[in-house]
Amino acid sequence: MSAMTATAAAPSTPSPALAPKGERTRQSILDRAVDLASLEGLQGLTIGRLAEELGMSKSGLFAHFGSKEELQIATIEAASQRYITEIFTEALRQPRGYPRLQAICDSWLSYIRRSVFPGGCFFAAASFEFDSRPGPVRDRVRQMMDDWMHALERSIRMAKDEGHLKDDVDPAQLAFELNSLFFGANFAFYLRDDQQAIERAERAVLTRLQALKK
Amino acid sequence: MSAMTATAAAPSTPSPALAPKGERTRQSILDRAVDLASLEGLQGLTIGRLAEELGMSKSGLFAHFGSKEELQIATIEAASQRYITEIFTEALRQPRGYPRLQAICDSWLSYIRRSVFPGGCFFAAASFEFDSRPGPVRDRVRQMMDDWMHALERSIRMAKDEGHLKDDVDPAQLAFELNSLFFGANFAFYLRDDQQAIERAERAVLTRLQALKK
DNA sequence: CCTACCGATCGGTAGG
DNA sequence: CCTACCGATCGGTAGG
Repeated sequence: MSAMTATAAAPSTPSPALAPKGERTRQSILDRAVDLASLEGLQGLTIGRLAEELGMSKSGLFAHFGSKEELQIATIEAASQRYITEIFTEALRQPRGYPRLQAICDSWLSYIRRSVFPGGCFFAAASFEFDSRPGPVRDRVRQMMDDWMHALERSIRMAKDEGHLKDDVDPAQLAFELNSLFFGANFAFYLRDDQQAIERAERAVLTRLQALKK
Repeated sequence: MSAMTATAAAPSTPSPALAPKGERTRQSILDRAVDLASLEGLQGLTIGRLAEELGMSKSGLFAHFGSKEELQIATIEAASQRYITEIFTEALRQPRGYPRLQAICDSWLSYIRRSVFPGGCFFAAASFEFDSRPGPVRDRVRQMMDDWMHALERSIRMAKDEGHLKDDVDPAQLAFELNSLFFGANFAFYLRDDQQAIERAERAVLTRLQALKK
């Protein structure tokens, strides 16, 4: 069962002061690791640099993970939590069907505009960084993106079930198109500094959804 | 004047045997560098690894460029030539307007299906890798992607001028949408191993273009 | 284009 | 969680 099928994202990112201190340290390392990786890449993330930024020794930090690969995977896990919280928490308050689907799209573009990850969407970057690097890190990124696409497809299917979208809408096809527009917005916003990136994506999403409305 | 405004791409990639041998060596280094960078990233490209693959010394290879940054920029230049050749050479044989725009879209998706760069589109990967890493490498990637988007917009404008697309089509908006679908196809094809990625993108492109046809 | 280097940093370990 | 290391590799240089 994937994280994204949970009813809501447990916001475990800001560890409560009650948590064991080892757990709190680990979470503060991962929060920083996520931001750093979004800026420099998941491979560009180095233990030395991360330790320096946190004011601790390399080996002290290293002891929490055991290998760079484990650190990368734990970083992906922490980024997933932030992603799910940002994209779904608000949207799940909307009624299922068209309103919720629309809310997911709005959340996604807002998540880019607000730079939830300082270097742009962690998973868009990780997807393009690891798509041709076989191994456990790629597998984890792929699993996460499969979960995300399935969650998006599910929200489209619900909109069909509620009678909000036409019966001949192909959920996988529409999910592909919406996700493409999201990644395209990330590209235009972060690389091209296109101030109209978000509105262009909004317009394209709206045009597409309106055309499929029942 | 950007490379992409040239009437056709001079295929200087396979250096003729006539070229000075220094030039030939340089080109063979860059051909390999482009492939390696598409697999491991432009930052993951290392002089030692590249030299080893080519059976030459690090310093011998290094002498051609002077710094890693210069190697990265020369690699981007070499990748641009391959990109322009693949996307535009065939398409420029089509009559301007709708047929040529359609041909550019077909070329792009064929370029993904055929893995022209072994690790997927060099520029999609470089865009997400460098969007938050200021410096000359990012500047060169951005310039190349600005050129590409402008070339795509120009082909849309031509289709309007020929009376093939509706007068109210916004070239920058449509270019944004098409490019998003191309990058989305790259994502689905290389990370998700989605065998339907190309046809989904084809379908989305066709649906969008048909809706804007005059 | 080579050999022979340089200091810095990488991931990782020993031992506490 | 630390100090003190390890071998390997990084980008880069000297000198030919």
